[in-house]
This record gives sequence, structure tokens and C-alpha cells, in this order.
Amino acid sequence: MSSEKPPIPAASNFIRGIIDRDLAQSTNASRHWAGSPGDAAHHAAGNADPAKIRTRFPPEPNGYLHIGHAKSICLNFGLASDYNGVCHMRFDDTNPEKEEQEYVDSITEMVQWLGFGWDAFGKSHLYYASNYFDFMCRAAEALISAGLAFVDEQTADEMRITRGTLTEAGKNSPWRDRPIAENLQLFRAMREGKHADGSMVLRAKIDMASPNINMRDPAIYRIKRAHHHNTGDKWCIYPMYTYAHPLEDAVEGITHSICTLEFEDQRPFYDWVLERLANAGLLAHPLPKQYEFARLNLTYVVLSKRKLIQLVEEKHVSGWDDPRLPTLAGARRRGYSPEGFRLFADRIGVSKADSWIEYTILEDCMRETLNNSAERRIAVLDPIKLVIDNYPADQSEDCFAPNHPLKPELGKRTIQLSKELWIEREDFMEVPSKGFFRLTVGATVRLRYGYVVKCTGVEKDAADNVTVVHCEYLPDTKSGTAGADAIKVKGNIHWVSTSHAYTCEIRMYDRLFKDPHPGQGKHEDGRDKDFLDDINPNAAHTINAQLELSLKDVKPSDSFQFERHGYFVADRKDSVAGKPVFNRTVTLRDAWQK
RNA sequence: UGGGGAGUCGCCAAGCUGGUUAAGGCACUGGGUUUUGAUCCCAGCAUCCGAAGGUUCGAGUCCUUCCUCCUCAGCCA
Repeated sequence: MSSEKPPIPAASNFIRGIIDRDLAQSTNASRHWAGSPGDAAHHAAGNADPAKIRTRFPPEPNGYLHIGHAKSICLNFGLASDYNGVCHMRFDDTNPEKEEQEYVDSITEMVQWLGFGWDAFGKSHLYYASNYFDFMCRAAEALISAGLAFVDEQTADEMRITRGTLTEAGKNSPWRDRPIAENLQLFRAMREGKHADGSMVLRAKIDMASPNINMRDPAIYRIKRAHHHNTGDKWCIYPMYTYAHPLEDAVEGITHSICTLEFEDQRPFYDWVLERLANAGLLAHPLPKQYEFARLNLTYVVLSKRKLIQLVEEKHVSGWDDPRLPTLAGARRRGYSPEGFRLFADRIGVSKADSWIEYTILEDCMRETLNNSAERRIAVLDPIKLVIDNYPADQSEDCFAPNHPLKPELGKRTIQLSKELWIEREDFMEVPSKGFFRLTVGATVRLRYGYVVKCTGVEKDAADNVTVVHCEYLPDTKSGTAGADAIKVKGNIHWVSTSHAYTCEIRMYDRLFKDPHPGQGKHEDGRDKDFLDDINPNAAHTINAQLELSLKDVKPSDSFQFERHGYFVADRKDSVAGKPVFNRTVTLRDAWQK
């Protein structure tokens, strides 16, 4: 944290523009907040809201969070914190058939992991839509009483047919003009469990000829006998998202309700519900406003819930926290950092234009944050033996390696040098390619933090593979000593002493898909591609590497830079005391390989 | 063919109610520093804003027409 750069002012975006305008015009200044969610009367009894704005992150607890959610989380919580407001953590749990406690636990854990919380102004702001079911029912009755909703007994199929099409108006339901009293009595009967699942729904009465299909008398309550993770078996009717969401926002005093583009068509209904209920006296002005931004698309990644489920269920990955998966749980295991995600969110911005972010942007954000935080260590991933012929066989000596080149205050550690070392196989080339400046017979390189050595020859096996590289060291060139730089070398390779190293399992992860747009386009024979066809079969392989001894006792989730390789994290699940397993988070940039 | 959106450099993305040379980041290119071919530093990188007309002293910003893409017909969210 010591070499923190000055904070970059948050980039301007259209939502900040809206908030700036609202603040300048005091659009929301008259709001009262009673300290807990509630209707107009409840809040009227409270004080002026100390929060300048209220946003919310409203996941349905029916799956695991992924990188796309991280964008929304950073947006909503980030805005709240920048503008001296609050972001409510709210579970949008209106469909009990799909929702489970396991998901609410995992979601809260990951939001906090990303660095956000919901305590503000002395209060926790963790809410459940299901806690508003009583109010939602009362609001439904208010709509019925105002002649704005009716109980429809058409089947789902009939409703679909009478809804019309994109270009043709729908037809009114035969039940549309029921007397108010009958609607009220039927709705209460629905609620009391006197009607079968699916036998009737409560519908808003708007306009079956609306060019916006969402305004053609949308369903707002359905009968569904299902156990709810929060309310148990209390209810047998549940509100639809489109009706419930504006109420959740209003009851919580949300000022800016930010969602993704596909809800744009829904906004007229969002406003319709709120305005009618304000007229009925249940809700107070100013009402929440919905704004929409473009969801994240990332190259080489799939983010749709359906596809992620398929990857897990068909066992293409090991589980929801497989380090190759773009779930937050997977990314955390992979070693991706919360800081990196926040940087990523800032960097990609927020707009309404559909866009594909290049995956390298995310990787670079991780490199950038990890470069700052991760201590350096030495690991030889693909070992070949290097023998220093003029070094005594029974000798070893201390070499000193800084733990972090940018943070001298983190000190140095000692590494043992001896006659036999492991070096990286690719650091030796018998026939060097153009521009190669590491080891080759006759060449001189520095053993990082040690001596300059000159390559003298190799040993080979029967198949002509190099098995051992020989060299001689130049005694006056030890790092840190006076004459160390007398001999200039371009190459600088890492190493670990064979008698001061240990063998460790490392999982070398790579991108899960080999195509930037998995599943898009066609095969050569003209068939449509499936996203599974683009899976990269080499996205994970395990190696046994030679690591410096200090890498033996590390804590799960500790991240390191293995010098000249990349960032690696001790797996949080499979590491045990004294025997860590490392996951490759991301490689270092490599201008040479290009 | 209806409704709702979006189109500014390879990828993102600022550009308020029209006003000198169209921010910034990533990528890329060149140079410097460097015991990580990493990091870091410096420089370069859209006469042009989906297209064509028009209004104006002046337009990415206003008007007209056109093109492309996304999205909506769950008792899902």
C-alpha cells in the first residue's frame, strides 16, 4: 500500500451526469428516511434522509455471481460511496422455485470480498424483497380498488395468444371488466390458497393495444405453492419482478435504480406502478427513477447463467469455483484481486453502447494490482540442471533477493547457491534464435542475485536431448559486491539450488475458450457453432516445479510473483500447511515472445 | 413491418444547453531506465465523430433522410 498512486478522479459517465444534475437541482432532497423500508406514512415520520443518493445491488439468489456482476456491484456501491450515499444490498427473491439460501450466502460473501459493505449511517442495509410481500399485496389491492388491476382466469396459453404480436395489438381478456369488488374478493381468495396454481393471475389493467408489449396488461401476481427460502410457506402467491421491483425501490427510498439495457422497455411500467401507488397515497414523491446501462461482454468468456450452469453440470470444469470460470468464486481462487476488479470497472466505464471488452484489459488490471502487492519469489517451472564446474561441490553460499523491487521496506531474503542448480529449460538454446540473449554455449549470463556464468558445454541423452548444461562462474561478479557490474551481461536468468529446493504442484491455467466470441459463427461445414466447441482443452494442466524453500510455508490465498513468469496464488482449497498448491493467476507480459 | 435503445481511433470511452488545434485509458510504434526481455519514464498515434443532405459566421453536438447493430410477444429476473 506504500507506493499507492494518487487517486484518479472517477471518469465521467452518463449516470454520474444524471446524479450531478439531480444533486444540483435538489431533486431528491425532500426525501425522508425512517431508518427502515416502508410506505409513505412510515417514511413521513422519519427525518430527512442523510444519504444523498440511494442505489441498490439487487441480485436474485438463484446462482453465483460472475465478472459481469462485478461491474454492477462496483457501479452501484462505488456511486453510493462517491456521492455520500448508500447502496442497499437487496435480494430480489420473488420466485421461490429458483432461489436458495446457499446463493444468498455466496453472494453476500463475494460482494464483501470485492471490498464493499452495506453498513452506513449506523445501519445495515441488507434487505430482502420477500420482506415486502405484505406491502406488495396491499399495493395490489389499492390498484384493484382504483380499477387498475383485475383477476384473469385465462390460461397461460390463452394469455400468450391474446397478447398480440410485435406488430399487432392484443385483445382484451374476457375477465378484464369484472367488478372491483369481485376482483378484490378473488385476489384475496388467491392469497388464501383457495385456487389452484396457475388457475388465475392478477393483471394490471393498462392497454392491450400498447406498442410496448410490456404494457399490455402485464401479470403482477401468480399463484405458486412453493417453499420460500426466507418466508417459508407463508405465501402461495408471489409478485412478478416487473411489479415488485419498483415497489422494492420505492419502499427503500432508492433514488437511482440502475439496471441493464434489457429492462429499458420495462421502464414505462416501472413508472406506471409507482405513479398509481403514489396517487393512492401509498408511496411518497420523489419516486425512484430507473436508468439502464450496457451489461459487460468479455472476449474469450461466457457470462450467461445458462452457459455457466452447463459448464458446471456437464463437468467441463470442476465446480462453481473452478479457477478457469468467470465466476467471482473462480476468479478469487485463480488469484484475481478485488483491487484489480475495481480498477477494471473504472477502466471500462459505463455507457449504453453494446460493447465487447478485450480480455487483456482484465488481465492487465490484475497484473497492475498484483505487481504492486505481490512479493517476488523464485520458481523453476520446467527444470533442467545447470552445473557450475568451477564451484566446490561441498559448498553453498547466501545470496540476497529483495522481496519487492518497488518496496525496499519489505526487505530481502536469502537464497542458497551451490554447484548444482535448476534453471529454466527455455533459458538455454543449443542453437539460439535471432535476438536470444540467454544461455548458449560460449554465452555469458547472470544468475539473478548470484554470479555471472559462462556456458561451457552440455550433456545429451541418446535421443540428442540436452540433459545437463555446464558453466563456469566468474568469482568477482557476485550481486551486491563491489565488482559485480564490471562485466555487463544482457541475460539474467533465475535459478534454484537443487539441494535447496522442493518439488511443488502448480496448476497452469489459461483461458477457458480459444475463440474471442465463444459459440459465435459457424464451423467450416456451415454448422452453427456451440460455445462448447470453443473450449480450450489446454486451459488447465498441472506441473511439478522446483521452488525456493521460502515458498513452502505460505498461507492459502497468498499471491506471489514468480520472477520472470507471472503471478501465482496458493490455492485456497487444496493448499495444506507446509504443502501449498499454486495456481497461475496470469503471466507477466512478454515482449520477447511476441 | 410495431415499440424501445445504440453507432466518436484496433478495444473501451469523455465530449454540459453548437464556438479556437475531438479528453483519457488499454493496445500499438519509437526512445530511455532497469540484475525480472517485467515494472517505470518520455514521445508518437482520429483534419475526423455510421452515411448523405441541410440550418448556421461556426456542428460530433440542431434538422431531414438513410444504413447497421442490440432489445421486447415468461403466470423468469
